[in-house]
Order: sequence, then structure tokens, then C-alpha cells
Amino acid sequence: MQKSLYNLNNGENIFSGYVERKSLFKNKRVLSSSFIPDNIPHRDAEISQISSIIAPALRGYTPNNVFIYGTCGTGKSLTVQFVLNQLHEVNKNADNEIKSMYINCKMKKVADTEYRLFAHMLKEIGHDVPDTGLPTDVLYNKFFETIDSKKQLIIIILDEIDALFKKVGDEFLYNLTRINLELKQAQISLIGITNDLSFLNDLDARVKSSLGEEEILFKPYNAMQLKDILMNRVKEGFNQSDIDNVVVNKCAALAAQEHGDARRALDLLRVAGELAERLGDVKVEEKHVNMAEEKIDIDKIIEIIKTQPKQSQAVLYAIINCDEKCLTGDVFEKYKDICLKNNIKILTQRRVGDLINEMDMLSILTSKVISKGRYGRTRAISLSVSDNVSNKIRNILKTRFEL
DNA sequence: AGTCCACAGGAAGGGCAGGCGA
DNA sequence: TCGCCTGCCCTTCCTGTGGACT
Repeated sequence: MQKSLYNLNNGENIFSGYVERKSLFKNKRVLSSSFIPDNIPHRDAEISQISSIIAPALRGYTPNNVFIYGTCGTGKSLTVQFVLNQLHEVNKNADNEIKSMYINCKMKKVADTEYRLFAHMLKEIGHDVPDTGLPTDVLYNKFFETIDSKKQLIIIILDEIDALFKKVGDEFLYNLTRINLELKQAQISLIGITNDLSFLNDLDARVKSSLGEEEILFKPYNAMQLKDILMNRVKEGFNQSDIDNVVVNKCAALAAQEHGDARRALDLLRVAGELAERLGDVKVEEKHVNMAEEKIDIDKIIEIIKTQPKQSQAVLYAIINCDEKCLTGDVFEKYKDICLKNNIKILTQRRVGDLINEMDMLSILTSKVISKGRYGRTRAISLSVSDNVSNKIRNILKTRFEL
């Protein structure tokens, strides 16, 4: 019989079984999607394109702004960070100073408004600013003065740039793309990254021409390319005898179905390994990938829900407790019930509508405007998760609200 | 063809928390 | 400390919408 990982009630230290057992992982860090490897397979063309665009920085010139687009998990951010690391390495001892700033515009409370974007960039260059209270133009001027205090090139990478654009428009991009005209010593160069292929078309023509000086498209990986990527990581990440070849094939195939998402493939591989280890199995097998697939989906959605404000959670609980295809009016009635029973302030239907929209954007639910003829126009709302996940969400929210 | 419904969603403004300068 | 300014969250008010019904 397999010895339990954790010794309970036998007098031994409960962790001794875990420590004694050999780990399936050799270096778990390389299986993380944020890990930057020494080489990025199947992205030679893109690396060479980006390098040739930013290379003039090494001779003291300002590189053109670059706009990079491609679906999720195609290696856009990774490739950019890889190229910039190489750039910094070469430029280590050079006279002209090059700095880079990576900002994820989708991060709530970090860079999801123009104010927060400039506050974040100021913090990056060592200027602490309050989270609120200052006029945005004061922050803009402070940023301007700070970077222009010496000769330097700053490369700003705005990841998920479409998220910020959707929220505040393209004024901030206009300001950033014009900033070089006013700077005396420093220069900035922008790299915009997005999953939204149509994003550039929505921009003002002036912003479009300056941001889209150079455009690079990242095509999705196919199953074979994903397999290559995974094999590279498996070599460094796992003790190879501990992992079935079928596992790599399955992870690659599943991720290829999801528009060639390498991040998904790596997550599947890592979580499958974690599950195998947690179960005390000696090898990562196909069954662990199946379990990983479900776990990743559930974890992701539950993490989002747990971090939502109480009002959004109450609205979601109302939706869960409505019929399968519920309408805005039904949700609002249920929501009011929940608020009354739980002593929560009732927001207006207008605001609840916005909260529903926000959760739609987070892919927690789907809402579609429908017309019911003389019975008015409304939105049909349904959860965009499986029954299993929906039950898990219900159980979590049940502990927070009475109904 | 006109009416009607139940909202959607834009615009404007209020209240609050927080920073700044006098 | 106070008045003023800001961003953010929210409400109020308003117009627009589209298809069933008359």
C-alpha cells in the first residue's frame, strides 16, 4: 500500500512523508507562464522584427513606437520582455541609459485609469504619489519633469492596452505619443500589446498613426509548436522519467483547441504535475491533465469572484438564483431581496446594469440585449460557466449572503 | 403605420475620500 | 485647520431602441 504523504495520528511529524518523497518537479519555476526562458521556440521572426525596431536605441536614437497584436497566449509579452532583457544586457555598460517599464493596463486599481497609469509610471521611476487627490495634469507634468531631468530613453510597454482605451478613451495615448515633441533630454518609445485585433481601427487617426508606426502580428501556435514549447520546459521542469509523453501531447492538443494558447498549455502541464504530486502518484499521467483542465477553469473563475466587491457578488448571487435565462428586471428584484435580507445598501437599477456589464466583460456571465416587442427591451443574462462551476460559486456566495 | 413597453445607456451632477497650499 | 481641487462611485434624468401588438 502506498504510504500517505502526510502522517496523521502516528506520532511522526505530519510533513515527514512529504519531505521524504522525491519531488516530480526538477524546477517548477520554468513551468510558470511568467518565466522567461533562454530561447523562445517558433518566434524567431517576431524576435528579429522587434529587435530591429528597437536596436537604434543602442546608438542613442528613439525607436519607432510598436503595436503588437495577437490572440491570448501567443507569446507577445514574453517575446517583448525577452528582447528587452537582451537589449539591457548589451547596453549594461554603455553611456546612453535605456530604461523599460512594463505595465499591465488590465490590472484593477493599478493602471485602469489615466491617473493610475501615470501614478504607476511615477512609482516605477521612484516617485511616490498618492493614489488619489492630485489633478491628472499635475501627475503628467511630474512624470514629464522627472524623466526629462536627464538624458535617457524610456521604453514603455503597455500590455492589454485595449482595456485602458475602453475605459478612458485614447486621450492618454495621444499625450504619450506627443510627449517626445516637448522633451528636451529624455525620449520615450511605446510598445502597445493587445489581444483585440480590431483595437487599432477604433483609435483616433492621429493616435493610430503614431502608435502604429510599426505593427507586428503574433499568429497562434499550432499543436506541434505547442508540443515543442512544452518539451523544452519539461526537460528543465520535470524529472523526465516521471512524466508520460501522452501528457505533453494532451496538453498541447487541448491548448491548440483554445486558439493555440501556450499559457494554457503550460498551466495544464504545471497543474497536472501539482495534482499528481498532491495525490502521491509517482508519475504524471493523462488523468492528471483531465483533472487539471477542470481545476484551472474553476480556480480562475472563483478567484475573480472572490475579489469582486460585495455589490457585484450580490448581483451575481441574484443571477444564480434566477431561472436559466433571466432578465434585468428579474435580477434586480432578486438583488433587492438579497440586499434587504443582508442589510446591504440597494443600488439603483442603472448601477446594477453597469455591474452586470462589468461581469460580462470578465466572462463570468453573458448578457445580450433582446427586444420583447411591446413588452419592452431588456437583457437576457446567463452564467457563462459549467453547472459544476456554477454550483461551486453558489456555495461560496451562500456563505456570504442569506436568501 | 402608429403605439407601447421595459429597459439600455449617455450625460450631468452629488457625495465622499484624499491631497495640496495658505 | 480650512477651502479648494481631484478621481471615483453612484444616482438622477433623459433619450433612444426594436419588435409585438393594435
